[in-house]
Amino acid sequence: MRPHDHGDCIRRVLDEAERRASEDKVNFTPVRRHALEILLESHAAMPAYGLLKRLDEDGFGSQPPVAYRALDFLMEQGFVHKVERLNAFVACMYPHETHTPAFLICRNCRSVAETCVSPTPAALRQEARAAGFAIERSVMEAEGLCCACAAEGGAPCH
Amino acid sequence: MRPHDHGDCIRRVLDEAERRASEDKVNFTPVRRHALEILLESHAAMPAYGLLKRLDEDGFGSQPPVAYRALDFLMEQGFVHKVERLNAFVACMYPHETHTPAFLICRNCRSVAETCVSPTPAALRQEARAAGFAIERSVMEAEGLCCACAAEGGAPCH
DNA sequence: TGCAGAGAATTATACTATAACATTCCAGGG
DNA sequence: CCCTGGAATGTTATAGTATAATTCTCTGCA
Repeated sequence: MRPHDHGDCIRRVLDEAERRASEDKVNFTPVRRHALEILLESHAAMPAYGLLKRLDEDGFGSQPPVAYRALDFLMEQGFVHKVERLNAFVACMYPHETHTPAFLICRNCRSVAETCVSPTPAALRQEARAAGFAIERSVMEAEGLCCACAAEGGAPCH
Repeated sequence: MRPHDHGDCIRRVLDEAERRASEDKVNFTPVRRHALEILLESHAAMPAYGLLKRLDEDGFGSQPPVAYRALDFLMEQGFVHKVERLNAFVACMYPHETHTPAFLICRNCRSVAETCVSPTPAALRQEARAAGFAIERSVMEAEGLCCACAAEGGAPCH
């Protein structure tokens, strides 16, 4: 993960989400908003029960559905993606556009860089067409070593 | 999934796995081999506990590690892939080449078509390079409707 | 013989996710 | 004003996925 003004990063995404929610007339309730805020705190993927713990500490309830319902909403709206490889969740860095998310997942520090790939890569689209398969959504997940961890020879980077 | 001679399909992959295993001097034990056979029975993804149930019925033991150890081995060897989206496993249809697997996952019948994409798509490779990220492996997973299920208007296809 | 390493067995537990049903709250129509 | 329907939330229970930790057994080999 490159150094950046993370406060700015949070504000930008949160504002955009706020705007989109009111525009789409969906109900951006406190628990949903707070879940997004928590996920925005870092670019690492957070497991559902990690989010739940945070929500509980902040008084939003301690039962699994609290977290999963918030996550379902945020994913429907495209504000959050699930990183299947980690069974964990990250805030979307490009909430303003529909896209096929592609993740660069550091196996060492679990940081997740979301890169914005075109709707669906041509090669895959073509394979799908040949097979008569109708793609509705797709993801790409790459695992490896992020810049910082590689520099430290694989040691933890935080 | 297109119609095909599935018996032939199984034999081809199993032979190849056998060959590769003896070539690499890895221990293709009965439980490992049988796990692969079970996964080869269909092109649908099978959950770990489904595999475990089958292994148990066939006398290989009933505890989770039985299935997970076999799966770990088979994945290391590249004979099996995990479909992260489904938390389930499929036999690799291209065990003879290293590749970035790409899956077309039917949300209706759970069939999984593995298509063989080049090592790592150019767009992603380039993004990774720009971020200083070293990709070690990657997957692509697309969800949608397979040919058969689309034809039936979304009804089950088996 | 004795030791090392792989594989397997066994037990327990941690983590992830959803089902099912009750309750609350609010907006819109009668 | 009531009541009704939908969305959100609360609550309890359970299903499903995965790994840790320890011990055992077999085999090859010094």
